[in-house]
Amino acid sequence: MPEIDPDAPEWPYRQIATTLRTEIRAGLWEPGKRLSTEKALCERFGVARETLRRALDCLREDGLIFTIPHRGTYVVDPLPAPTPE
Amino acid sequence: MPEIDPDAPEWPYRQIATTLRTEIRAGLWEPGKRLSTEKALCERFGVARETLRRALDCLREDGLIFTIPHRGTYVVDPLPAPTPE
DNA sequence: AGCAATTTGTTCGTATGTATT
DNA sequence: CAATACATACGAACAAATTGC
Repeated sequence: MPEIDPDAPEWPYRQIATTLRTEIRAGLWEPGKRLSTEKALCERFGVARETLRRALDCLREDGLIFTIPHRGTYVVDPLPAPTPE
Repeated sequence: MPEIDPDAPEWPYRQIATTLRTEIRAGLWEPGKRLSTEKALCERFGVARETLRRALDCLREDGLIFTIPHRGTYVVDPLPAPTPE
C-alpha cells in the first residue's frame, strides 16, 4: 500500500503534506521531537528529495515543524491550534 | 517596475536575454565571476525556470557565459568582442 | 585535534503534463 | 500545429554544518 498515489489528482507533495500533518495531529510524532530525516521520508513515500522538501515546506507554513540546519526537522512544541478553513 | 513585460511582442526569454546581455556588457556582472543562480534569476524576472534557462541558452550561444554543472553559471573572462549584426 | 559519517542546503540537468500564444 | 511558458518531479553532485569516534 503505497502511501501516495501518483495518479491521484492531488500532487504528490500535497498528499505527503496531508499525511504527515494528520500524523502529527494524531500524535504519531511527539511534539519537540525530531521527525525522520529527509532521506528516510523520501524512501518511505518513494519520492525525490525535492518533492519531500516541498511537503515539509507546507508543514512549516502551517507552523507544525521547524528545521535546524544540518540537525534535523522537529515537531513544534506545543502544537499550534488547528487553523480553520 | 517588472523587468519583463509579458504583453510585449518579444517573448519573455528574449527580453531576459537582452537585459542580461546588456548588464554583462555594461560590467554589472564581473567577467570570471558567477552570475546569480537560476533560482534567484527566476525570482528576479518572475518567470519559470525553463524560461530563464532559455534566456541563458541565448547568452551561452553569444559566448558570454558558461555553466559548470551543480556549481553555477559564470561570465566568461575576457568578454568576447561584440558580434556585429 | 582529527576524521568520517550524517544531514540539511544548494545548484544544475532532465523529463513530463498542461496551458497559452 | 509549433514554440513558448508554467508547475511539478526525479536525479546527481557538491557544499557546509553537526555529530560521534
